[in-house]
This record gives sequence, structure tokens and C-alpha cells, in this order.
Amino acid sequence: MRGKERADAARNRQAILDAADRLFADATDPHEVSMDDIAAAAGVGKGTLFRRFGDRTGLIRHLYAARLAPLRDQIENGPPPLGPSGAPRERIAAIIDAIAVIKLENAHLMIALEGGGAPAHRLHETADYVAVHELLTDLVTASGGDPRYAGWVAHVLLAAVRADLLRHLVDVEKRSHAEIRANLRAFTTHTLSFRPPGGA
Amino acid sequence: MRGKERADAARNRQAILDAADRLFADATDPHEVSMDDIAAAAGVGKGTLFRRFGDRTGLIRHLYAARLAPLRDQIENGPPPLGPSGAPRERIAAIIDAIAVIKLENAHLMIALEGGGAPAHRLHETADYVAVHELLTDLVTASGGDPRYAGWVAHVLLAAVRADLLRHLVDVEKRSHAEIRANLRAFTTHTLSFRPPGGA
DNA sequence: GTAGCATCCGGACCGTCGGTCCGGATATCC
DNA sequence: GGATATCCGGACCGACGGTCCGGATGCTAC
Repeated sequence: MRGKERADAARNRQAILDAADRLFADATDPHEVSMDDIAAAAGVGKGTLFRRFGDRTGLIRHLYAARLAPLRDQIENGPPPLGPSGAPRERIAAIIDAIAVIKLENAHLMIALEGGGAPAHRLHETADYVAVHELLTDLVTASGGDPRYAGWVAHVLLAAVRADLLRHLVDVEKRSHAEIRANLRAFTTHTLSFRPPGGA
Repeated sequence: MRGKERADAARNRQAILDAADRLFADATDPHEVSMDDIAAAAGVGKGTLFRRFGDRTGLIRHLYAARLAPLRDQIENGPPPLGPSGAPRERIAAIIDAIAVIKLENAHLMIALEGGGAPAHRLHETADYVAVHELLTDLVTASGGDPRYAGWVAHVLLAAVRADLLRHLVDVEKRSHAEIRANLRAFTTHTLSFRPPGGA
């Protein structure tokens, strides 16, 4: 990793990423995509694959991170409503919507990560989850929510955009993306007025 | 299965169920409990285990069903607020609370089922999920919700009691069961007043 | 009690998977 | 073009879920 990366190494990495993405997209269940499959599809030995990404989780995380990067950038440096200068309530709604869009467009990957990616199913301990949860918690607080319950509200909002739920709504219940997003937005707004038992 | 079950078979089944339950309870990650482990702990051959339950998913489902049975009975035949004669809104709150209690008390099993149980991660196509979702949908409608969005509300309520989220709240955030249940109840009540975009 | 039979048991066995390892190939630098 | 650090490929490994069948065991009829 120190110094420069050799040209063939870079080329292979990209081939692996592309092949994995394609295979996960075609599979209904991430478990039916083996590491050998990915290596073969990328025209690469299995050793190469593991040297680059460590293990299965690492590979999936790389793919995941690549899809998430634009969103992170938008949230950290972009214009409103996603960017830091937006009003908290609008920002929350925009973030939840953006997450939903990404997951709807990359259902296969998101399911692979939320489900079969980690050693266990510790979605809530994922760096990405923790980061967005913290941000949402702050925003809920900033939008007038009780700090003591902001974390809870953030969890519930994120629970509503879990990849497998979204996939179920699309694949089984045949709901349109537009309908899902509209419901999600209304739900987000509504949930922001949540007040805990006993009042603030 | 036809006719009577032999005594040793019944004994072995119970031993397997007990052993599996114990092992899952001790493990942090269901994947670290292998079928061989279960067979060994039950003092039984692996063939016996698979003949009885078909496969890993079948075993876990049996355990799951056993824990859920009392709740199903309460909902179908019990007294209010869980039973059929309760008022819809109270019944919804009671059902969500009861689900939370079961999942809090059996976190290991619930995570095994929601995560590593099914061939994929098709929680939402599980018979149990579908059944409770249908019931909740009906109840939301009966309590005055727009039938067109009742299914959505039911999904969101169930998303708030997903096993891994509850475990995170307990294990990582160190929240008490009482606090979680209180928040959940308030959230349920609040969400029942959800109205979709455009109004009814 | 016991003979005969259906049922059940155990664990050796199989294919596959994630992950490792190292001899040989290749890019890069001078 | 040669030296060398880096990288590659695929044979290899242990573990896992699941299968199979020869032998053991509980049940029933007499």
C-alpha cells in the first residue's frame, strides 16, 4: 500500500469491483454469489481477490462505500436541503429520502451488506450506520426534539428505510418508487413531531 | 409422521430443541453455532437432527414457533387488550408491546431467525411476519386509518421492533427494557395518527 | 416372553464455501 | 536489459450444511 500501486493491481481491483457488482445485481440472494464466482467473472485468481479486500465483508463494504460516497459528500459539503446549511427538519427529510433512493437503486448491494455482510448482523454497529445515526440524532435535537429521545427517533426513521423492507415493498407489494418516497416523506415529517411519554 | 411417534424419537427431538436453544443463547453470533455443535450438545447424531427438522432453517423456525405460540394464542383467543375483543388501537399497542417483550427475552433466537435463518433474508415473506402484518393492517384500518396506507403503517410499526435494533438498544446503548417499551408504546400511539400525503 | 417389523439412529461421507499460501510471473526503476 | 519489489493464480485447507445406509431399537401381535 505504501508508495505507488502497480498498474495491473489497479486494473484488477476495478475488474473485481465491476464483476462483483454485476453478479450481486443479478442474484436474488447474495449468498448464491460465491467468492470463486466473483474471481472467475473478473478473470482473476481468488488470491488476488482476497489480497485486495481482505474478506467477503471487506469486498461488500467497498462496493457499499462507493455508492454511499456521493451522498456523504452532498451531506457534508453540498447545497440545501441535503447540505449543512439546510434547515434541520428539511435536512432530515432529504437525508431519509436520499437513503431510500440509494437503497432502491442498489437493493442487491444493500441487502448483501445489511444481511450477509458482517460476521453477525450488526448493522447498527456499522460505521456508516453510526455516522448517519449520529447526524440524524443531532438534527432531530436541533429541530426541537427532546435530546433524550432524539436517538430513538433517529433509529426509527432508519428502520423505515431498511433495505429488505424496501425490497419487499417493491418486489412483493409492487409499489412504485414514487409512492414509497412520498409515504416515507410523510412518515418522516410526522415522526419528527413525536414526543416521548411524560412529555418534555 | 403418520401414526405414532416412537418414544426415543420424541425424547431426541426435545433434547435437540433444548440444546439448540441453550447454544444460541450463549452465542453472540448465531453463525458460530454449527449443526454439529447442536447434535453433539444434544447427544445425538447429525442425521437425527436433520431428519427431524429438515435443515437449519427448519430447526430455528421450530424454536421460534415455540416461543411465539403463546402470543398467537393470546391474540386469537385471549382476553383484552391482546384478544380479539379489545379496541383496535389498544390491541395494536398491546401486540407491538408483546412482540417487543418476546424479542427482548429471546434476542438470540430472534436474531438467528431474522438474520441467518432463511435462505435469503426474506423476513417479510415469513409466515409469521405476514400473519402479524395482515392482522395489524386490519386493525389499523379498523381504528380509523386509511385502508390504502394501513399496510405501510403496519410495516413501520414492525420495523421498530426488529430484533437487531432491540438488541442494539439493550446491549450497546444500555437502555432498560422498561424504557424501550415505554418509548415503543408512545411511538405506536403517535404513528397511529399518521395520515398519508394528500390526506384521506 | 419373543419374534418380526417398521421406525429410527449415528456418524462416515460428500460437495461447496471462505480463506491461505507460495512458486512463478510481471511491472517498475536504473 | 537486468535487478528487485510487487503482484498473480490456483492448488490447497478446514469447516460447514446436508445425505446416506448398515445397524440398533422400540413397538406390536401372539
